[in-house]
Amino acid sequence: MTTAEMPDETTVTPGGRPAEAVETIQREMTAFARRARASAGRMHPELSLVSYTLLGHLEERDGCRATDLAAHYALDKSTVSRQVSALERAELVERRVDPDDHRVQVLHLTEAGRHILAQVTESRRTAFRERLAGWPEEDLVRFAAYLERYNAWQEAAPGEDQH
Amino acid sequence: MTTAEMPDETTVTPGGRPAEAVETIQREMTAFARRARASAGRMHPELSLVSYTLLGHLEERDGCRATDLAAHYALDKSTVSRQVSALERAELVERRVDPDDHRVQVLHLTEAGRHILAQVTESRRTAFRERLAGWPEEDLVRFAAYLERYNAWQEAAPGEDQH
DNA sequence: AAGAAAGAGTTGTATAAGCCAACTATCCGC
DNA sequence: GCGGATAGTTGGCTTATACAACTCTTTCTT
Repeated sequence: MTTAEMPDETTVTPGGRPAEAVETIQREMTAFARRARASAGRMHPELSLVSYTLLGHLEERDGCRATDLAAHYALDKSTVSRQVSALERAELVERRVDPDDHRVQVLHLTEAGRHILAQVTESRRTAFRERLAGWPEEDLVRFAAYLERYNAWQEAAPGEDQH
Repeated sequence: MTTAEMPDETTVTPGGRPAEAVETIQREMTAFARRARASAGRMHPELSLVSYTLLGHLEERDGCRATDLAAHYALDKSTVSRQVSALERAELVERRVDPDDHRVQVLHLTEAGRHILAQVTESRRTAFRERLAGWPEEDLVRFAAYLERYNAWQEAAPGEDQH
């Protein structure tokens, strides 16, 4: 399964028309998405891709509400509720009832959660670094900026389901 | 929250160190992957992301075996078998027993399959175009090239499960 | 201030997709 | 023609997700 994997044959060479670039971006992002979950599961059986990103978000924000997670990741609140329950059962996160609003539980990483997150991040980082090893620095920086810009789209535009 | 979302606080500005860029790429690709499947399902209830890519592959290759699909997408053959069954039930693909090897069923798109594939491709294309609407042409082309390069990695490197 | 509306979270139920293992049927090598 | 490999199917299980109905708390309206 190491070979090509494109819905259509066009390859955008630098200088291709923008229409082609849009097609390529669509195709490549889709190709990536299709695989990511499967390989992530195989890499880190202890932490699904979703759990990993939820923990990551918690670390980044230093705690947040389940509702925030749901909104941010376009997941149903019930889904988040169950994911969080699992993470709590595994003692990777803890809930603290917000003293100002008793409806709210603020979620925080536990020490164990922080630890596992760091481990998984490290091993993912290794894989990414390997993958990006041959890239010139300038390209890395630009690629990173493009991805951020792409992913930020939804947050600017109102409502409509992204991608 | 269009900006940072990083395990550590660094924001890659053009000129940032490559280590930071690698983190960002990892994070953003992951974020994308997490979302894609869910939103794809909501966009095209009639055709899951997997089904879509299977149909796409069939069109691209002008027919192939279930085993090829499984190998290509790193899916279990049972998963492919059931997906194909569903697609056949929906009359989007048909099976033709290979006259030279009666174990083999060569899968082909039906007219309906071709038609739906075209429709979904078109609507996905529209969404992508919208999303990328404000981008300067040059950036689109470069982004596309980066994605191709990123996804092509596996093809050069031997074996190991990518990403 | 009382009742209505909105918000946060949980639980019940259903579906989809995936894996593994066991199975059938065919083919290939000798 | 027998034994091993290959193609595909099926049964059983798990996980991730959505939607809907529900509880509890807060906020808004009059």
